[in-house]
Amino acid sequence: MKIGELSKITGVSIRSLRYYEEQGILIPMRLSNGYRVYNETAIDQVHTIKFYLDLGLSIEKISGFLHCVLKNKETFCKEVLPIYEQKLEEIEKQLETLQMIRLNLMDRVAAIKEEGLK
Amino acid sequence: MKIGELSKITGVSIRSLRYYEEQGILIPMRLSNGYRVYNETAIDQVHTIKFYLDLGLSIEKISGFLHCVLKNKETFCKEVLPIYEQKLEEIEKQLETLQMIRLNLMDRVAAIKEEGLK
DNA sequence: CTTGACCCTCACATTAGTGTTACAGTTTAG
DNA sequence: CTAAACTGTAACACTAATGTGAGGGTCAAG
Repeated sequence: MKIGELSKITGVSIRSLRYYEEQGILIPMRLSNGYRVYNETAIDQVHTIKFYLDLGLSIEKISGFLHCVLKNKETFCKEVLPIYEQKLEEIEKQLETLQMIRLNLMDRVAAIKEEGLK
Repeated sequence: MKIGELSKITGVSIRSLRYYEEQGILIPMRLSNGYRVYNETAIDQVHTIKFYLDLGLSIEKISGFLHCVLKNKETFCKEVLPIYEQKLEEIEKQLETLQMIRLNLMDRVAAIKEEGLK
């Protein structure tokens, strides 16, 4: 199939599909006119990429294990665990920061509202 | 004082102080040679700016109420409350997203580790 | 007078994926 | 044959604050 069809099926924009190729994680064949041709497995592949992107992983990280998880169960790919753990750590730091900011903001909102009552 | 001194006192880089000027939230006088001169109150002002930046507010937002909070108690400035509330909402959305991702990641880490035990 | 420590402006780089636009070739349906 | 719909590449835009570097004045001490 050509890029437009793959885009419609997967919901991923043509621009992004081209970008995935540029980043080396989704390489299509080419027709003699230069058009990209994707086979059926590309659909799954795009869904897989999307799934990992939604987990907050960068394309660079994804490219490190995509090849493996496309052929095996994820649990088989030893590259995945450290990346998950690193991402988890990062996210937990972000959560901490955001929660602190949240408390600060709530304090100040409360202070303002209280002051308004006087 | 000149920019280097203000930078040392406040811990904010010279680059950032110049940026604050560009954004209109910290305007110094100029010497005849073009050098920026800041008065003593600039120190407090920079600390205030830093405080709001650390709350996750953008310079644009800050510029909307900085003038007021520098002259009055924060609780007096009616522009502040809606900005805080909006930011709070935004942060709570981010927290939700991150927490979902975190749970997903933890699930997958657990699955991989479990599989490894077999 | 020179050296070094300041200061100036201007402007590109950073993150990261996607949107958008310009310009151009190809295919397909009418 | 032509217009519409597709495809191609290339390149800039975006967010936002800060880092960095080039190229060049200014000033104080020795």
